Amino acid sequence: MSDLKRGLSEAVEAVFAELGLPAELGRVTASDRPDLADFQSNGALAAAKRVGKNPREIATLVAERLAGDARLEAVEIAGPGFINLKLTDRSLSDRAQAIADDPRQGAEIVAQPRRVLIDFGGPNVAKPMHVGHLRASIIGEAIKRLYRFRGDSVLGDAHFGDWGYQMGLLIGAVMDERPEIARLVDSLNAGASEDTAAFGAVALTDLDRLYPQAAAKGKADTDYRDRARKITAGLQDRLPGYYALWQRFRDVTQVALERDFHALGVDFDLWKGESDVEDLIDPMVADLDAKGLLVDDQGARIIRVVREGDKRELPPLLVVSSEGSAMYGTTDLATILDRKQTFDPNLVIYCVDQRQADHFEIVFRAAYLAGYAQEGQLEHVGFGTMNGTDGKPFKTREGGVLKLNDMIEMTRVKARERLHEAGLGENLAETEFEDIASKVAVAALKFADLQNFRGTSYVFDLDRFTSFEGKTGPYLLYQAVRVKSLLRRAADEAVSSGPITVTEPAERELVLTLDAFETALSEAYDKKAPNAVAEHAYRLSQAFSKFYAACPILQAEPKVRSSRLALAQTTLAQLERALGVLGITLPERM
RNA sequence: GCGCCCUUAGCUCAACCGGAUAGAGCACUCGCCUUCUAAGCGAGCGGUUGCAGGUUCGAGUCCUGCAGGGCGCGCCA
Repeated sequence: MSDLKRGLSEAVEAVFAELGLPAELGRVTASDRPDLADFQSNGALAAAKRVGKNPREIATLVAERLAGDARLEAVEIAGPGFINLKLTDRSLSDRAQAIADDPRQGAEIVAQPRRVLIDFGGPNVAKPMHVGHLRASIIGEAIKRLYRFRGDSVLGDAHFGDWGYQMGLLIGAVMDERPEIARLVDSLNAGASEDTAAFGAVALTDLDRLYPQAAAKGKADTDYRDRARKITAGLQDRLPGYYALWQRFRDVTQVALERDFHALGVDFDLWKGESDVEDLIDPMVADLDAKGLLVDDQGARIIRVVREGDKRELPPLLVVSSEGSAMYGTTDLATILDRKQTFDPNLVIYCVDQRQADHFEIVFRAAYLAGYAQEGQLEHVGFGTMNGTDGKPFKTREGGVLKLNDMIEMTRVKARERLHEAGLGENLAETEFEDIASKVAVAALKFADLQNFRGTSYVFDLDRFTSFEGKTGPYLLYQAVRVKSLLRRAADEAVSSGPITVTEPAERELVLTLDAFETALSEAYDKKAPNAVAEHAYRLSQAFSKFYAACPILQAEPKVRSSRLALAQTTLAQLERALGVLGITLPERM
């Protein structure tokens, strides 16, 4: 059973077609005036324009033909020609029952499932994640879950930054600091077979500490830089010592990063790194050359990507630098090729900072020219920055970059405070309380991010995000947990749910909100905009809260009680599902 | 210099291929707990959607110009 909006759209569209008007104009939307109607169609206005008739006249003809529809209690014309539709309690009850019985809570599956790969997160070897990774992770995870829920085959790929010059820098730095490791590396490089267990002593904290130093030194000191480049070349040639040490870097970083991501409710199907496409680069360059796409320019080899009608000249893709090395765009192009060969995605979504927009445009155009993807199969889904209260990208009080871990811990501390303030969870075991605090913290961070359209930047305000009042993650958890508590009580009292019968205004509103789930999901899906789902979750909570305040459940007479209990169960199921799509999980109690 | 994005209530943000009276939250005022979690609900206050034009029966939404802010612009990623 489709949602009410679509069902009504089909009916009104059919009437438009009967009248010889473009059917698609009959589209029905939720009413802008809930005091007047449940749904509306503005099609008569648009149709009038096209056929040069009076819109009210058309609306009247449409209304007459709709009058027989059993779902409708009233069809009214308002203003210049709006068609207002009001549903019978009966049809709302039926729809509520259908949602209640639906394991997908009223959500549909896309007509044509696709293979979709989502590239997000963007972690790098040796670098702990900082706040800049927060949005990529939160938004990417939500889009991944959304697409998967809608029925696509989805892979999330962390696209690990694990290759290149910075690896050479890091290997050199570690060898300088640890003579025993330097000796082992040299020995392995010379062909000896030795136990590499000693590499286990290298921890992420070492890498994090050494990398900035090495990077700075490489900039200032030519000899140091040359050495790092040499090591990089050696790594690319798979010298055993460098390679084994590099593998340690990669492993130790990935374990730590996966733990951090997991704490945020973010997980990847693939940890494909830049290193994985290394071997594809030479043949790819040859292929690009054979296709006549490569142009020599200032000692480098480039692909020009300008198009007719461009408003400005886009820089070319730099494939091979004048020093003969591959650039990051080259790696991105090879990654597109690799994905085509392994997963053959219909769509690749790059969930990366908006500032990379030009870069992706250039790479995508090159990929289309090379035939590594079809026009439109590659999409950059950019997002704005998370700013401090000064309106600039978020920094610590000292002006440094805040590590993601520290931000999560800060939020968790705040969540504990808030729980204590409210006197919540005091009689719970320590472990459960901690679990709740973590869930509250993650919900606070994620909902604060996802309630905004991804493209706009927003201000980080921990006090606001962790508040239990208002449009926040913690509020939503509270609402959901309140329903769980109600359902537990019902179970204790052996009260069971039954057929849904809608009568009260608050019940009507709740059902109309439940029905809007599909609209929110499809909008979020089409626009890659999880905020539509966040908005729905919040509206659903509000609608339930009104219902909860206006309609006693357990004290009602048996038939009403079982109906309202079913509504509560259905609301919880859909709310949990919506939050699940956003990557927010619920505690049992708080 | 060129290009992209942004500017909506005191603050933080929404707004369904252009539609009725531009919505939420916070803050502020008032009312509601002997009854299912009041972390809640109801009511109120708050707007020339940056400015000026244009298209349209109708513009926050589309077009042009201007102002202010952010970002990007080949050998880092």
